[in-house]
Parts: sequence; C-alpha cells; structure tokens
Amino acid sequence: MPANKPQQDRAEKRAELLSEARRLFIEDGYESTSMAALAKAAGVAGNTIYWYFTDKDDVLVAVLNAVVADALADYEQVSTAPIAEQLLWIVDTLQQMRTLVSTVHSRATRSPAVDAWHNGFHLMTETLFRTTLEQAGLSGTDIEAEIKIGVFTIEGLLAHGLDAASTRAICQRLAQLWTPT
Amino acid sequence: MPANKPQQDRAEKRAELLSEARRLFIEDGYESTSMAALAKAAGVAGNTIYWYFTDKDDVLVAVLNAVVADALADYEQVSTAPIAEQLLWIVDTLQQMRTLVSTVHSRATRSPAVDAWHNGFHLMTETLFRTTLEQAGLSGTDIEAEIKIGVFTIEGLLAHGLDAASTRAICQRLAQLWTPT
DNA sequence: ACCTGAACACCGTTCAAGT
DNA sequence: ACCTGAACACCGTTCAAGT
Repeated sequence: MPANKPQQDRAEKRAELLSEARRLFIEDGYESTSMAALAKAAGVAGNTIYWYFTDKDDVLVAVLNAVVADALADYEQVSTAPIAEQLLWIVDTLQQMRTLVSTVHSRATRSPAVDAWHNGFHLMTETLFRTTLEQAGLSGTDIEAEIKIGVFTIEGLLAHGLDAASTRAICQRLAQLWTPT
Repeated sequence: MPANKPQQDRAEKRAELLSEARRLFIEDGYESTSMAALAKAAGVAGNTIYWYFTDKDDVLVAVLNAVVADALADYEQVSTAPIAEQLLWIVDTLQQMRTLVSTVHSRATRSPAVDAWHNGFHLMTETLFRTTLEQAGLSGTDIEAEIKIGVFTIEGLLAHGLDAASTRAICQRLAQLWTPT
C-alpha cells in the first residue's frame, strides 16, 4: 500500500539537502563549499549526497533551478510594469545568485549538465526579452542584437554587483533604447 | 661584475614558464591545468614554479598581463577606424582568452591578486571607451551608463563566443547607439 | 640563489560492507 | 533502498635537504 511513502521521504530528504546547498553555495560560494561541509551541515555522511545527486555539478543545477523558480513565481508582480522597472526587478531578484553567475560560466566549460542549464537559461531569458520588445512595438532587423545586448548587460550587472544608482541608470538607458521615439 | 647576469637568466626562465602557462591555460583551461602538468611541460619539478610565482593565481595574472600587452601593442592599427570596427577588433583579439574570462570572474572572488587585476582591467577598458565616446562627440548624463553597457556587452561576447555574424551585428548596433544622429 | 623529493592538508568521488 | 567508514586519485602548497 505505501508505495509512494518512501518516495515522499526521499523527496523530503533531497529537499533538505538542496536547501542547505542553496544556503551554503550562495553564502560561501560553490568552490568554497566542499561536499564534506555540505554533508556535515545536513547531518549526513559525506558520500550520502551521492545517493540523491549524481555529483557536485548536479547539486549546483538543482540550486539554480530552485532560485530561478522562486524568481519566476514572483515575476507576475511586475510583468505589466514599464520595461525599466522590469529590468531593475530582474537584476534585484537575481542578485542573490551574484556569486553563482561566474560559477555557472566557469563550470559550464567542464560540466555538460551545467552547460545545458546555462543554454536553457539564456534561451528562456532571450524569449522573455523578445516578447517584451515585440509588445513594446519594436521591430527591425536589429532586434536580435538588442536582445543579446540586454542579456549581456543584465549578466554584467549581476556579476559585478554595481551600486543601486548605477544599476538604475543602466536599466533606464537600456529601456530607453527599446522605446520607439 | 656579472651582477645582472643571473637576473637575466632568472627573467628568461620565468618567461619560459609563463609561455608554457599561457599556452596551457588557453588551450586546456586554468582549472584543467594542474601545477604538476605545467611544471612537467616546462621540464622542472612541481614546486620549482613557486620560486618564480607566489601561487597559481599569480601565474594567471602574469598570463593575463601578457595577453593584454600583446593586444594593446596591436591596437594602434585600428585606433582611428570607425567605432564598430574598433569594437569588432577588440572582441576578435581578446577572443583567445575566451576561456579565461569566466576564470577571472570566478577567481576574483577568492584571490585578491586576481580581483585587483580584474578591477584594473575594467578601469582601463572604461577609460578607453570614455575617450572614444568623447571623441565621437557624445555627451549627456548617460555616458557612464553607456560605457558600462559597452563593457558588459564586450564581456558577454567574449565569454559566450557567438558566431561572426551575430558578433558583427551586435558591435554595429552598439556603435550606432553611440553615433549622434 | 635555485631546485628537488617527499610530505601535508584537502578535494570530489568510489566501493565494499552494513541495515 | 539507503547509509556509512575507509580508501582512492588528485590537487595546490610547504618544507627540509641538497647544490
């Protein structure tokens, strides 16, 4: 009868490990968090993690998905706001994974799993931008170039952690670029 | 009498180690190149490197300086070309350190030496952009925002290695943004 | 001053053994 | 199915010993 009970427990334990990983990766960084430290924080032996995740990069991908899922869940709040406000919101929301941006780029060159996640994230972001730009009535052959400029700028803002004033100015300049005169 | 002869030899040997490091870091990546592999390629014992460099990050900084120095030496060729051509040249030239871009961002969070280099590089690039934009007759309060957008876009192009057509389109769109109508 | 072999502390991961 | 202690191969770095 209880055919899904153990699965329930398994999912819960995985979620616990994931929660600890998310906290440690964001607080201390991916490289600074050893599998031993993660296991200790979760109260299990070092190698137990490998029963729930294939390797350390798999933990990273799970953390990234969790952070992005939370962000998307809150997106509706601003989905109808002006473009500049949307951009600012995206940067602020994803700022929590500031330290993970460089990690993703670094690991993507070595881990196929992280590379796949990175490609998917860019695809999603560019689709989001394209929709927004088209709704704003933008047209022309340069729309693809503008999307890339937008994505790269967001990525740069995330990675470098500028002060609030600069961040705001850049988002507004970017939005202005996309507002037909 | 030969007070500078040993220094000469020392500089040569350091240059040899640096040359091997530059090749290996760019070909195989920073993380994939162990200090042991670097030493073997240079024909010395593993720990000999530490007499010429303080640590692995110090080798990285030396490699980065060498690559940028070579690039700047060639810059005069295009310093009077149109802005779009200048941007394209910068991306093409620095493309050789494509794999190192993510490494720099990743290591900057852990190594003060790499962080210092990274800050200096951004300062240099932004100064270069500012000069170019002012010469182009651009003014306004948004000039700082535009510089950042430019730098982040270049960085994104370097890190992601887009195809030639996309790269060209983005550089032209960026240059167009900076050309007063 | 320069170079080395050997050791150190750490890392992600694997494996045989338990329940 | 799930968890563990112990081991493995590797890493950057240090140190005592040589010349």
